[in-house]
Amino acid sequence: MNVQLIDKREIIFESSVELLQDHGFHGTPMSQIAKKANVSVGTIYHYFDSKETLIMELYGYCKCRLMRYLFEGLATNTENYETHFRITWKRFVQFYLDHPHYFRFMNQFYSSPFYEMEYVKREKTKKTWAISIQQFLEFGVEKKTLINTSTEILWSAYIGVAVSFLKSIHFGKMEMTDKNMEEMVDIVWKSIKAA
Amino acid sequence: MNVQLIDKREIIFESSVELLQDHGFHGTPMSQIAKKANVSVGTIYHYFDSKETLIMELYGYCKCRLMRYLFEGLATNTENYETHFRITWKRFVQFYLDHPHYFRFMNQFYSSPFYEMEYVKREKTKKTWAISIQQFLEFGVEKKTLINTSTEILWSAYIGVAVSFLKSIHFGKMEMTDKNMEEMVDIVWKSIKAA
Amino acid sequence: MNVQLIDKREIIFESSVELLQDHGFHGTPMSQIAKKANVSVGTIYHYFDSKETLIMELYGYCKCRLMRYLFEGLATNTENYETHFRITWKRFVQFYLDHPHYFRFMNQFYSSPFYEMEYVKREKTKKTWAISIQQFLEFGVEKKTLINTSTEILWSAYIGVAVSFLKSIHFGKMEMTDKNMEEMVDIVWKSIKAA
Amino acid sequence: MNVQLIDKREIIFESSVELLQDHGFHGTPMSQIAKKANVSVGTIYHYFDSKETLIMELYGYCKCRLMRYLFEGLATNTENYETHFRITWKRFVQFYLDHPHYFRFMNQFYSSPFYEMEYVKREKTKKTWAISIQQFLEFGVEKKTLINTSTEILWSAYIGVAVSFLKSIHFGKMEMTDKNMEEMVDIVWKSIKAA
DNA sequence: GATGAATGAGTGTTCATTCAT
DNA sequence: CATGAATGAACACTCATTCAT
Repeated sequence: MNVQLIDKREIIFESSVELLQDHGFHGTPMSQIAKKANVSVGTIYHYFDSKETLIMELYGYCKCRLMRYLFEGLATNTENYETHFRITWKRFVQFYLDHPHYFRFMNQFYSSPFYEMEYVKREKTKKTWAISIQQFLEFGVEKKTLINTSTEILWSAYIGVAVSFLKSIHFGKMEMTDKNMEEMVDIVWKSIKAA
Repeated sequence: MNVQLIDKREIIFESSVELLQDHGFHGTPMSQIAKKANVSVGTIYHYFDSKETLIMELYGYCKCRLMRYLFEGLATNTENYETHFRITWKRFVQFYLDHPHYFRFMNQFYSSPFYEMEYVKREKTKKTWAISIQQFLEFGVEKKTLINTSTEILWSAYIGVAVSFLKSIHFGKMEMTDKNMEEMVDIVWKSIKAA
Repeated sequence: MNVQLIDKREIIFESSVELLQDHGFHGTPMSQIAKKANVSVGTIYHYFDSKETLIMELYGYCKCRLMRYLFEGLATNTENYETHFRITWKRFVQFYLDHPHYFRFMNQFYSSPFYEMEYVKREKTKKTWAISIQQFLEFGVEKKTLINTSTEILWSAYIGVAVSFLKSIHFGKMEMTDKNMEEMVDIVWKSIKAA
Repeated sequence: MNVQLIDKREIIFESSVELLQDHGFHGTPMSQIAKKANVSVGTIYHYFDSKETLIMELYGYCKCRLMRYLFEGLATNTENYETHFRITWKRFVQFYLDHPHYFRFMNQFYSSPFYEMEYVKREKTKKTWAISIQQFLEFGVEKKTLINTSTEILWSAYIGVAVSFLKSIHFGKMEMTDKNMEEMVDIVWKSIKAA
C-alpha cells in the first residue's frame, strides 16, 4: 500500500496519456482523468499545481520512458556506427509502435502552443533525450561516417522521417512490416551517411 | 454580393489562422475571432455551422492555398524530373516560411484529434494536394527515377524531412539560408532517388 | 422591455445587496445572485468582469443612492448651519433605516479587505459622498460654528456615532424613536459645535 | 502538558488574527493558518471543531485580551469619574493602536454575518467586556456625571467615535498624536457629560 | 496527540451557441 | 444579412474536513 502511494503520480500519468491522446488537452476534463486514475480531483491537485503542469510533467515523463528504452543496454562507444544507428532508429520507431498513445500525446504536445513554453524551460535543463541523439549524430560527423553538415540538419532528416513514418502507420496508410521498417532505415541512412 | 460573401469567409479564415496558431483551438474563443475579423459572432455562425466546421474548413482553405502555390506555373509533364522535384520541395518549404501561421495551424490540426474526423471525410473527396504530390512521386517510380517502393514510404521521406526542417527553423534552432535549403533537398533527393 | 434591458445592472445590484448582506461576500454564490435577479450567470458576467468587480461597483452604486438621498432638495448655502447639520445627520441615519441591507452591506464592505483596494481607486476619483459631508463640515469650521479642529476629527465624531447608533438599532438593543434620534443628534452636535 | 495545550491554542490564535485580518475569513484557508502556526491542519481540528468555531473563539480570545488591558490596575470605584473615563477611553484606542490586527479582525467579525450567530450565544454568557464598559457608563448616569439617557445611547457615543477614529488612523487619513487623542476624548466627554 | 494525504462538494468563470431585433 | 445580449452546461480549481498511520 505504501508502494501504491508513491506510485500515485505514475498512475495519474498513465491515465492522462490515454485520455489526452484521444480527446485532446482541452477535451479531457480533470474529473475524467481523476475517475480513470481512481483518485479524486483533489488528489491530482495535490501532486500537480495545475492541469498545465500535469501536461508539462507528463511530457517529461514520456521523454524519460523513451530515453530509457532507446539506449538501454547499448554500448556507448560502438565500433560499428551504422549498426548502432540502425538499431537506435528502429528502437525509436518501435517505442512508439509499442506505446501508440505516447506517440500521439507527444506529437500533439509538440505541435501545440504548450511546447513553446516547455521549450524555454528545456533550454535550462540541457539533459534531454533529443540532445543525446544529437550527440550520437555529432559523433558520426566527427568519425566522418555521416555527411559534414550541422547537427540540426541531420536531426531533421533522422527524426522527420521517423515521425512521418509513424503517422502513416497510425492512420493505416501503411502496414508495419519488417520490410517497410528496413526500407525506411535504408532511406534515412542513405540520406545522411558520408558519400 | 456574391463577392462580399466570399470575402467575409476569407476574412474570417485569415483572422482564425493567426489566432488559432498561437492560442490553440480551445484557447481561441469565437468571440475573439469575431473581434479580430471585425464581425459579430452571429455573422460567423451565418457562414459556418459551428466552431468545429470553421476549423475543418479552414484546414481545407489552407490546403488550397498551398496547392495553388506549389504547382503554379509548373508544367505537369516535365522532362527533367529531378529539377521539378527540387523546385516542388523547396516551394513546399517556402510556402510555410512565407506563411508561418499556416504552418503552425496545419501542424497543430494534423496532430490533433480533429484530424481523425476530418480524415474520414477526406477519403470521400479524393482531390487533395497530398494526392497530387503522391501522384508526382508515383510518376517518378514509374519513370524509374525514384527507388521502387510504396508511395507512402516515399511520401514519408519527402514530407517528414520538410516538416522537421520547418520546425527547427520555427524554433530558432536553425537559420533559413539558401545553403541549408540546398543541403536539405540534397538529403531528400539522395534518400529516394533510384541508385 | 427596452427599459428593462437598460436596468439589468440595477436589477443585479438590488439582488446582490440583499443576498450579500446576510450571507456575506463569500457566502453568496454568483449562481444565487443570478437566480434572484432572474438572469443567467453569464449575463452577470456580461455586465461585470468578476464577482469582485460586482461587489466594488455595488458599493459605488450604494454610495450614489445615499448621496442623492442626503442632499436632495437641500439649499447648499444654508443660513442656519445647525438646522442643516441636524437634517443631514438624521437623513444619513434615516437612509439606512429605510434601507437596512444597504447599511449592512456597506458596513461589511467597509470592514473587509475589499475596501482597502477600493480605497486606492477612491483616491483618484475624489468626488465621493464622504468628501461632500466633509466639505460641509469644513464650511462649519470656517464659519466658526464648529470647533476649530481637523476635518477628519469632526468626521469621526459625525459618522462614528451614527454608525454605532445604527448598529445598536439593528441588533435590537435600542428602539428607533424620534426621541432617541433627537438625543443622538444633540450628542453629536454638542460634541463638535464651537463653544 | 496542560501548559502546552494552552500554548498551542494561543499560537493558533495569534497566527489566525494576522492572516484573517488581511485576507478575510474566507480568504484564509485552514492550511495557511496551519502553516503559519507550524502545526498540521489535523492539529487545528484537534483543538477546534471547525473553522467557524475557531473564528468564534478567536473573537472571544481577542475580547479577553482587550478586557485585561482596559481595566488592568484600575480601581473600580474611582473618585474622579472624568479622569477614569478619559483613561479608559484612551486605553481602548491605545489597545488597538498597539494591536492593529486585533482591531481589524474584530471589526471585520463584528460587521460580518458571523457576528449575528455569535450574538445569540453572547446573550447566554453575559460576562463580556462590553457589559463592563456599559456598567461603567451606567455608574456615571447614577452619579449624574453623565447625561440622563439610555446606556445604549451613551455606548454608541463612546464606542462609535473611538472606532471611527481608529479607522481614520488605520487608513492614514489622520496621524496618531497626543493632541489628536486629547481632542477626541474631549469631544466624547463633552458629548455625554451632564450639562 | 500529531500528521498530512485524500476526499469531493462547491465556486467562480468561460464560451459555444441561439435568437429577437 | 448582421448584431450582440442572453443562456447555461461544463470546466478548472479550492478548501473544510476526515482518518489511517
